[in-house]
Amino acid sequence: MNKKPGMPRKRPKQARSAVTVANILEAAARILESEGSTGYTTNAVARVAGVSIGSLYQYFPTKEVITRELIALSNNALLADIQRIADLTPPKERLAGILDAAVKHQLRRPALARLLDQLESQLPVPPDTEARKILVEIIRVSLTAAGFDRAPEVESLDVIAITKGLVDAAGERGETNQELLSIRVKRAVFGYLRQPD
Amino acid sequence: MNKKPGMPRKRPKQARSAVTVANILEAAARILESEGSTGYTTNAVARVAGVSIGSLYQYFPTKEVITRELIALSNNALLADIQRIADLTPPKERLAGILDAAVKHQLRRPALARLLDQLESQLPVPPDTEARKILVEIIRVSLTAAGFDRAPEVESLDVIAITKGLVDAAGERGETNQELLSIRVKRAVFGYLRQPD
Amino acid sequence: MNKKPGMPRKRPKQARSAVTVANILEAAARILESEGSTGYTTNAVARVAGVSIGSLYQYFPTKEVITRELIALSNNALLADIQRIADLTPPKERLAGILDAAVKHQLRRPALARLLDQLESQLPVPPDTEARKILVEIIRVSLTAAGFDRAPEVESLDVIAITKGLVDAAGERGETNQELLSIRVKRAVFGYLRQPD
Amino acid sequence: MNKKPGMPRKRPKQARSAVTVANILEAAARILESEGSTGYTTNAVARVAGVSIGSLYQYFPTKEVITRELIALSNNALLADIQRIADLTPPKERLAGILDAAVKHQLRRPALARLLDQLESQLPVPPDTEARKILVEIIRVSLTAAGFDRAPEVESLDVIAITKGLVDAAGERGETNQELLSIRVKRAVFGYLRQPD
DNA sequence: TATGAATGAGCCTTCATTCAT
DNA sequence: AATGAATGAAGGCTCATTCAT
Repeated sequence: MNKKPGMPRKRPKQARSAVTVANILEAAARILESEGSTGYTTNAVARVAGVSIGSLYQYFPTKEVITRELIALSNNALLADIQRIADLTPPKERLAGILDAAVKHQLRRPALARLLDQLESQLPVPPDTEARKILVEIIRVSLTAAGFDRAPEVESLDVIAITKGLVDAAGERGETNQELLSIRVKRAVFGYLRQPD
Repeated sequence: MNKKPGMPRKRPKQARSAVTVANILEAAARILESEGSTGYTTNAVARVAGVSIGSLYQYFPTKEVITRELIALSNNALLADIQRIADLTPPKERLAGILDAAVKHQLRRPALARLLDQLESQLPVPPDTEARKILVEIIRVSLTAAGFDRAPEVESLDVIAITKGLVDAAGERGETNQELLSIRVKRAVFGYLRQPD
Repeated sequence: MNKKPGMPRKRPKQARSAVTVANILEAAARILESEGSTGYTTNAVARVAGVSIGSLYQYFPTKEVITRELIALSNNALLADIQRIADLTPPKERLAGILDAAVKHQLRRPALARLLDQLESQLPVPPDTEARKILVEIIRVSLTAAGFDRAPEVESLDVIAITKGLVDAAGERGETNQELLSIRVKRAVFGYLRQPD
Repeated sequence: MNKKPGMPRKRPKQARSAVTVANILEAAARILESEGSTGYTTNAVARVAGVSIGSLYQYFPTKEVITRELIALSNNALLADIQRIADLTPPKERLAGILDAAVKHQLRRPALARLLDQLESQLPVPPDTEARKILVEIIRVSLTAAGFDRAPEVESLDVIAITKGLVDAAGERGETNQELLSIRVKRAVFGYLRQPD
């Protein structure tokens, strides 16, 4: 009936429901971190969440919806951080602040972040691109504000790509020092931006 | 007995079988490109390869082995290209040549390349890292040869990460112009390398 | 995780499931009787049990576990009978009573009994020998109690072997008269025990 | 076409063929001994026999035929031994001689003997009972010749059953001392025969 | 005639999802 | 609303047998 990709089946209206939803999502996240996509089973999620499989399906009509929520949660958290920084930092330091935030974000749960990226790319219908568009836009504006106005459209995408590349690779080899990684990410991004053609 | 991850079950002794093996691998690649991991089924691979499922299993004892073979093939092709360039190009232009080769490689079958990366990260036992080590080593040497001797170990990894980040992102959004992408990758990499701390 | 040979996956908590488990085991038994090992398929068992294949696997993680359970059930039933008789019968008649029980047991479902023996000998890991040990011990004690103390260890094994030999052969040729068979088994066993070297 | 149970596809007419047939049968026997029914595969048999699978099927139209040949071979060997003994031994010692021969036979390749019994019982169509009938007849005659004329028909079957029971059990627990086993078998058989009702 | 590549029915098992209680 | 038993499509893989070379 309403089996198309979509929002969670019901919006939690009571405190208990909100908790249940949160439990389910956190359980999914933990499973992904500990077992990878292999162990990511609706039954496993329900079990770890301390909920019956029936209840799980009362809140999420589809496994895919759980995945989408997880992705959205992660994206929104990052976006909020970045948004806040963009609002509070003077133009010239803004990009650096954003990069710091991105590194910090990805390093919180590196395995999870990588897996969510994978799952996202496997979704039949690419998810709500809204968050992504906003992110790109914030970067673009920050670039311009900092005087990098050579080709902000492309460069904002590249900045994201470079950052993701470095951060993912770091996560994969278990690097966890935020400081050092942050420095190198900034070097790569600003190097790219300042480099003449 | 011989069920450990490893090489194909049977080394083709007749022309016919060599063709079959090639067909199977190509079929697997095509399915990954067209359907993604979802459609990547041994039965589907066999069907697309124009082979019976039994034949497939005569050459590959496990689906995982097909995946590994696909990964190895891709890695080796890239490595061969890079190796050749490293041997033929003067030190100062070497890194640029390698980057060009990498971009070219990834752009040949962008979707496939990305999926293989994913599948590789999902393998129970990480595959033969030999190829990767050689790649890193070649980059490291090229860095030193070009005078980038600040921290070759880390920087060689970062060069790879930056390149992969940019190239994957390009592939994801369907960018196919090798020229333009190559330029930006080089800008990113050399920018990173030249940027003072 | 819990994939080692062992007990059923889930202890039935509701009446419904207890019935389902029983149905599955009885279905397995019936199939073995009517089709032999050839038709003994998890799908067939599920079908005959009037259960979906998924349900079957909710209670038995492996086909092997079904087999083990079947064997254990049969062994335990026999053992219980024998135990009871051993407890209630005066020493001199004890062995005869046990032999009667054994004949009766094997003749209830002769084909099944024979197939379970076969399946048992094919199990990768020989099953819980506990039941067998108890059986041997009971026989041994009964022998001694009846004054057969020549070599109780060996003779108890031989008593079992003789009985099984006769009973299996009878089952194979369709002999079903418990009385007659019982008499001959006792003749064989007591003849063996009384015969001088 | 002629896919019904039957004789080997072609009677070996040349020395080479006879050797091949023998190789195949011996390979089958060895596999059964070393791997049990699990490893008993036509391809495995061919490999161990040093013959291509195609050749195997040239001599045996069906796996079942291989099994039948194996069973027949074993039966005939035993029968020949027994026949010879029956012909050479005076009536009163005849039965004892036969039992010795039976024990000896079963102890030559105990695992194989047991597996062949199993396979025989699994055959869709019970095999050529000729050998069995002759065996029973020989025993029956020996019984009568030795003065055991209470009920030779039934007793001959029971003698066989008792012997098989003891010998199989011995084989299963690894007993290999022919002497000792032979003594116990004779004790059981003669005990049974001499025991009054 | 020998070879071995090819075939495909069928087996065991998983897991997203439904539904009776 | 919660529970968890039940469902069944689908996937990986085996092995007896066939057939082109």
